Amino acid sequence: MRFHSPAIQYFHAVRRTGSIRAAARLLNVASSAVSRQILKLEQEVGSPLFERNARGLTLTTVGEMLARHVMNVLQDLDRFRSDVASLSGTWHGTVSIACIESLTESVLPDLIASHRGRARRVSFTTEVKGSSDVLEALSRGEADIGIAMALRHPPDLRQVALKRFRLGAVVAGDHPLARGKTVTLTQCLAFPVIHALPELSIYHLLQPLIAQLSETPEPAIQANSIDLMRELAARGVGVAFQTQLGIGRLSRDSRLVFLPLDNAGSPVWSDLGIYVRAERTLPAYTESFLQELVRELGERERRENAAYPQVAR
Amino acid sequence: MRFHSPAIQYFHAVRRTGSIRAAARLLNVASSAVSRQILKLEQEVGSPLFERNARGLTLTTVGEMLARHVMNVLQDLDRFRSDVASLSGTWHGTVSIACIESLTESVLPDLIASHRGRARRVSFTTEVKGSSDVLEALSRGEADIGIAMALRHPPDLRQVALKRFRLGAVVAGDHPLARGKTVTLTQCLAFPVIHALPELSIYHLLQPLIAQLSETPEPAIQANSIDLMRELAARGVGVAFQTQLGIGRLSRDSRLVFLPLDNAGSPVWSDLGIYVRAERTLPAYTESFLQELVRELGERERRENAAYPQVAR
DNA sequence: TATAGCTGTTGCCGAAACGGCATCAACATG
DNA sequence: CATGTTGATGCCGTTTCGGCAACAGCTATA
Repeated sequence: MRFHSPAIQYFHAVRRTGSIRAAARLLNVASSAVSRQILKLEQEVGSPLFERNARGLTLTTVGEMLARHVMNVLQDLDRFRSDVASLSGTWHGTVSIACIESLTESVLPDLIASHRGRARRVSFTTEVKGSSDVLEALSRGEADIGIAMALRHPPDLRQVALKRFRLGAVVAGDHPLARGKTVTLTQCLAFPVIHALPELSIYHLLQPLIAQLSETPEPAIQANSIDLMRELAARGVGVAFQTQLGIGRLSRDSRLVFLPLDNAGSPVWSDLGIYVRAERTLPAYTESFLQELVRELGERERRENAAYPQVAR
Repeated sequence: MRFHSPAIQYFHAVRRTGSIRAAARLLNVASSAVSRQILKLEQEVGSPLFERNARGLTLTTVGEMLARHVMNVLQDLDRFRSDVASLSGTWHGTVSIACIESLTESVLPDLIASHRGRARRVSFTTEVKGSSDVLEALSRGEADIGIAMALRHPPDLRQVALKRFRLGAVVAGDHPLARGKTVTLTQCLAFPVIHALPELSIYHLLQPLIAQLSETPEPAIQANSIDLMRELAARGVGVAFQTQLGIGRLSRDSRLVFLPLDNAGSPVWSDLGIYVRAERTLPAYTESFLQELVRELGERERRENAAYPQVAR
């Protein structure tokens, strides 16, 4: 089912690989064929699409415009294919997800497992990145669904849902703080703290609050892995900060305790956004999974708010 | 700039004309070429796209799916072209509008004239239809912007804006009713009435109300042209019904008087919707005109509500 | 500084795709 | 039944495409 000019797919491959020869290898054709199609495209558009650097090709402004068009075409072709397939009863394809680390502990594995149980023919590709990288991957068409901290998102993305979860302190079960129900930042800073590095968005949530306190904190550990921070907290090394999303299983063992953070009487929220490319209609199987994802995150948000009642948003 | 497989454009032409030979004439190619491209497409999709009737071709279900994809591709190609053009300072293209008759008296001509004054290179195509035909033309990709009574719209359309205007009676300046400020349906039915035929949406707005009154109305005139109805009212033939949008110039001559309709103490609203295809990004020049259109209709809605104050929606 | 390895481009040539012409059978209309 | 129109097909010249090999330009390494 390849009724689009080869030039389209060649251009797409060159854009992704940044090189004509690499694209040719990817497409199993001669590099000369790819080169010629690109030259022909540039001639028809009337403007160069790539800047030829000595070490590969970079998109020009016009090239980026064409890339956007080509992405729209290829993604919509994908949707068309899935529509035709689902008409004849077949229901298969690959859902590609880019998300931040908080989801990997329980939300995503639970969802994917349950979805695969019902729709065996749907495959998944997931890539864990930082929040801004998630949005970028989405923009570049390298993922279908993105889950990231709800920062300002570029206009070519659409925020499908926005769920907020309470940021809290995570400590071992025998930690002194574990006796309380909630905890303030000042209380935490009395103990060794496991800080997030700036590449994690938790850093940007907490740093302004810590700066306000202007206390000299205890010598602390810094890390860029939520997983690592959690495991450190479980070993009693110190107090880590994150949402409850990431500590589902461990807290069930009561090795870890989650204590909602209290900042001058009000909770500290961590906003999670679900994103898709705006100029796009998702294939049916992707849309279906997206609905489940939104529902599940909404459910967790609801459950958590019930567990730690507080003034609502 | 034709970097899409000829099959795409041939298919599009065949879908629009409903005939291979007609499409061939339209494209200035031999009919055999068109026929073969369609056959090739069907072979690659793995399913027939058209039903061959003796007198032309009709889309199958799969064919309609492909039509949707092809429309997305071609419309997005248009947008890409306009993006490239606007990059080099050129700003031209054609805005295609489908709308109901109410707009033709002043809203649309005013807007188009003023827009053309500023952007000389933008052309316009406008087609006046019934409300449901407007939506259908939009769905089929025969227009970029649709203005129609806000009925339930198909999911492939997006309602950009919803403006409501008061339905009123339109009578000549020397009509007995013209002395009042507003008017009830019962008052109107005491005089000869110019009724809208069912093909006009005014019919569907008024019919339920008239049915409630269950009075035997005066022998009336029926028409399917808002223009004609207005001119009849201006000649004192009877009472016509429409929104104030359509009587701008004539009422300035005080040949016509607009009297907001009062139904059991509350106004009768006529909802006007502005629509575009959902799966689509508009070219810059079309988007620009769309913004002006929404702004202008919002302005008229505001002015009118100020002129005839009433409980807001 | 010479060499090896990479890049994109180009000339040449066979293969595949495309389009035009004439023709066919099927069907509708008069 | 005759006529006109429909889409499909065989034949053939033209165009396009892709593979091979060679080229110039550049970088990194020895």
